[in-house]
Amino acid sequence: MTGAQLPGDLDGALAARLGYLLKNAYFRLSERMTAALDPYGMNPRELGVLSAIQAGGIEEGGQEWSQMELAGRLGVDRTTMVALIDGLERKGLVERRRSARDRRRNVVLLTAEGERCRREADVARLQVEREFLAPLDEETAAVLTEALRTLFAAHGRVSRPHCPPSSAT
Amino acid sequence: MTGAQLPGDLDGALAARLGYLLKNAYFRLSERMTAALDPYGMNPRELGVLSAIQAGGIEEGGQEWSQMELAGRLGVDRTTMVALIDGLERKGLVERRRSARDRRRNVVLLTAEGERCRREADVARLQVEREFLAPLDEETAAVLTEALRTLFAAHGRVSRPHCPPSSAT
DNA sequence: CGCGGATCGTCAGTATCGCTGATCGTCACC
DNA sequence: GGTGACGATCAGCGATACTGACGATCCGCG
Repeated sequence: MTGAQLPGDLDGALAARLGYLLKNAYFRLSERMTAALDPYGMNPRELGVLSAIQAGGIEEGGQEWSQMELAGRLGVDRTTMVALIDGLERKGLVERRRSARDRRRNVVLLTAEGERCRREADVARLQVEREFLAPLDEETAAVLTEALRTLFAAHGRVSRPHCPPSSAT
Repeated sequence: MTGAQLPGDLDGALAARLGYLLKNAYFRLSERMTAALDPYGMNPRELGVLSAIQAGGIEEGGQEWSQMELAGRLGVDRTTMVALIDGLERKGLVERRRSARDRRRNVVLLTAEGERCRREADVARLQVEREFLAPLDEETAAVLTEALRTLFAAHGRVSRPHCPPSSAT
């Protein structure tokens, strides 16, 4: 979070811009999420890491993920993931373990404490999401998230399909 | 734009997270917008400034805005606005003018070139927004933007109404 | 008229963040 | 057994936005 850079006075014309609407929604939610996760000693991104690890752990019975795979899943740089795991490890929430089959890889595991924290924090996350969407009626909220999912599926991958208009200056 | 930090492989569990969905939507749109605006020699934020100036210029017949007011409207810091205007002025799109009534204030005006550029770039912006929403049917797209507007109205202003759960560690 | 507090624009310094490039150990292939 | 590719790590860089200070100006008060 960069902080208070969104005083939110952009009424009128600006509110018509999809970019501003998305940016605001994203930043506002991030603010709240960060605040709500603070008591658990983590931030949204860290919770994301924990969830990704756990998702691997249950999925197809025990898949383990390396730092790089986690980085890929979460969309962060591999070098950023190093620091991220460092922090989580320092807090005792995860554990690095050299993969037996490929000793270059660091398999990242949830500790018992990490799994407990993850579960509790995830409740808080859901709560924040619910509160955030509270101004919308249920139907609308459902359409919103479904629409975002559709957009994600459509634009999710990095792509450079665009040749912007010609008239360069 | 921070760049390629969103490889977009977060299928499954992660796609259920509102934060990731919003972040992705925002970043993807930003990418495209940035690319589309590049030929006009500006970025989304700069177009925002031009639009805000113009919105002031037409609204109630000729309201003029200072750097600070623009900063407030766009949700950027006043010091950031300085550099932003610097850039636009260098490109000849805007003009700083000392306010006659309050010589501390810099009134920012669109040049003829600036207004021309703004209009053209705005067409590109609309085009990008349309393309971005293309995966949704019209009805859904309308609900999405309306929902975002509602959320903006509800959460838009900086507020600290939350006392996150108690169980701090 | 002159003073003091407040506001606006500006700038320099700082903190944060993510990426680039290089290094070290390891694997895989010939 | 040697060579090229890959995973994790680290140092350094560039971008970005904020903090704090400063000069100019306005406003209210005596």
